[in-house]
Amino acid sequence: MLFMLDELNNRLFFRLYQTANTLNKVGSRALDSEQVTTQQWSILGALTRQSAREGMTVSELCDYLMVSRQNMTGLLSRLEERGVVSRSIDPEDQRSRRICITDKGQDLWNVITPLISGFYEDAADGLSYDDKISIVHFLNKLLGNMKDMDRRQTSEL
Amino acid sequence: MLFMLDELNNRLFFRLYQTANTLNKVGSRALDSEQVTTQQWSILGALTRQSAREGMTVSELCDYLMVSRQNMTGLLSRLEERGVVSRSIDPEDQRSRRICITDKGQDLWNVITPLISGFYEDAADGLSYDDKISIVHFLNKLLGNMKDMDRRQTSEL
DNA sequence: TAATTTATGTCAATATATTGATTGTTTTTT
DNA sequence: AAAAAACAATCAATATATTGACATAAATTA
Repeated sequence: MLFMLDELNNRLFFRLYQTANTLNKVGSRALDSEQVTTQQWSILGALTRQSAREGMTVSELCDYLMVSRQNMTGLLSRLEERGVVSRSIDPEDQRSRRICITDKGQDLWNVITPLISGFYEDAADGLSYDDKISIVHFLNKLLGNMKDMDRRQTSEL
Repeated sequence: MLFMLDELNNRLFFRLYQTANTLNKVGSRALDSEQVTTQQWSILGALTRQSAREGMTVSELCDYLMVSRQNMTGLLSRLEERGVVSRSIDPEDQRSRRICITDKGQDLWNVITPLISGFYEDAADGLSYDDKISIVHFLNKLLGNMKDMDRRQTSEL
């Protein structure tokens, strides 16, 4: 099947848009029993990494997950209220907050980990190892381009 | 570089999550001068297709763009208030609304089309024709899997 | 050292997105 | 035809996401 160049671009980004919508919906439903959304899952996943044992600042979380500081504030407030993460002032820089996962948060993570694995297996069904490597490669390229555009847009102000 | 299977899945869906976040942010900013978000752009794009010359129902738009009816209602209310789409009762089925793009909406579409093309070119920079075909193929596969999961989840009720 | 700039995080306003509940309309059953 | 079921769209509540405005703390400049 042949496309005009612009039509192919349109198809690509439209599919990306649809896939993103669906990932959010179906992913959140996979964790519905534990009342955890894909966003919350991404934060817990970031905080349970070995390298985050000492916690992460709000800004570090934003850079890692690529969401705005203002959005992160709200996400963290809900997680803190639920008792799965803690916020404390960084002794080395009073502006910063150190975000850590709590014991309760670690318990929650242990519960949702198999659910997440099951979701991955179903959603990636039929894709080979090499396919997945290719997808990651292409997404890295698209993401890199858009991050460059982001930097150009924000520095223009 | 070698990954454990689950780690590769994790990387894949995490990249998809990041790419989706960034697409929304950078894409909306590309149309900032016209105050159009990626969601509004997707609706205008759907309504300007030849096959939508007679308009589309809310449900048809939802199926096409893969968002919920409730979300679509809000999106359309904002677009209608702005005068770029019109809502009218379908004479053949009084339950349905026929959503059409207005002349003002068509004018807006003509203004943003070159901005969208520019965004596509920058965001897909460095990807060959074959690369893009591959990406679309892989996204179709992921999307198909997740739509199957969606159907299973909703029919379980 | 004082003034300015930069950095970090939060609050407010608005747009997007979900599920659940509700109002009409059409279709199907009985 | 009357009752029941299914369908289309909207309203309400909540979570996510953005930008803009703000308060405070740290770093830089003068």
